[in-house]
Amino acid sequence: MILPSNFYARDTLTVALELLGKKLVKREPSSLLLEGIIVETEAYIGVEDKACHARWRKKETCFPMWGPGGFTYVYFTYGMYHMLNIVTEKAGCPSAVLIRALEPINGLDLMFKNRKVEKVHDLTSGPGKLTMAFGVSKVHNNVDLTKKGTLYISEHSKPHKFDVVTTTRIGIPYAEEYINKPWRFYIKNNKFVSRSGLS
DNA sequence: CACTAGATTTTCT
DNA sequence: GAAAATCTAGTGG
Repeated sequence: MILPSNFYARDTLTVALELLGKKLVKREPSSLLLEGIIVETEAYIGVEDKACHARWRKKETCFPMWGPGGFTYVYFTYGMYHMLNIVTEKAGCPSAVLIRALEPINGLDLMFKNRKVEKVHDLTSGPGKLTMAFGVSKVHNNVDLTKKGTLYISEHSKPHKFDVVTTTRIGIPYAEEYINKPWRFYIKNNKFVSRSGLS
């Protein structure tokens, strides 16, 4: 059920695409499981990519990206938001997939408590929102997702077919020619995709 | 629904 | 000191 390390040790765009529809699980101290389906991802690939942290962050800050695939890289930005990334490829190839949105399927009560919002739609429909709902922070940096610990990713127990939309990444106006790379993927017509909530 | 401004703090282009 | 892989609340149509 849990995705093995060879799932992550591949081309980043392939992993970003195939992570759609997979299930992110966080186990609370109380044994409660928070679960959500990944519905939106973005790829950040190597030191060439001007939007990728590996290009300009110090290695001490983004060290998980330089390690092997299947680990998390959690980054804190805008003074108040955490971003959850999944490291891909082999050790030495700094690349990762940013999880931008989830469709919550279990543990909704706790997510509402964490987020203090009224609508299910606002729970996890953005990279900063989902980390708040799941209670993900720097503590979860460099966590092994292939082991059944507090955080892992598995196949969806009830997979269904969906169409994938490929588009450009968001929030990286400084990335010059990399702004227009089609490295963002999301599930078509899914209500939880950020900035595209069709009624 | 579209657009704008303000929040808030880690990190160093 | 400036910028940052964002969000929310506010205004106006």
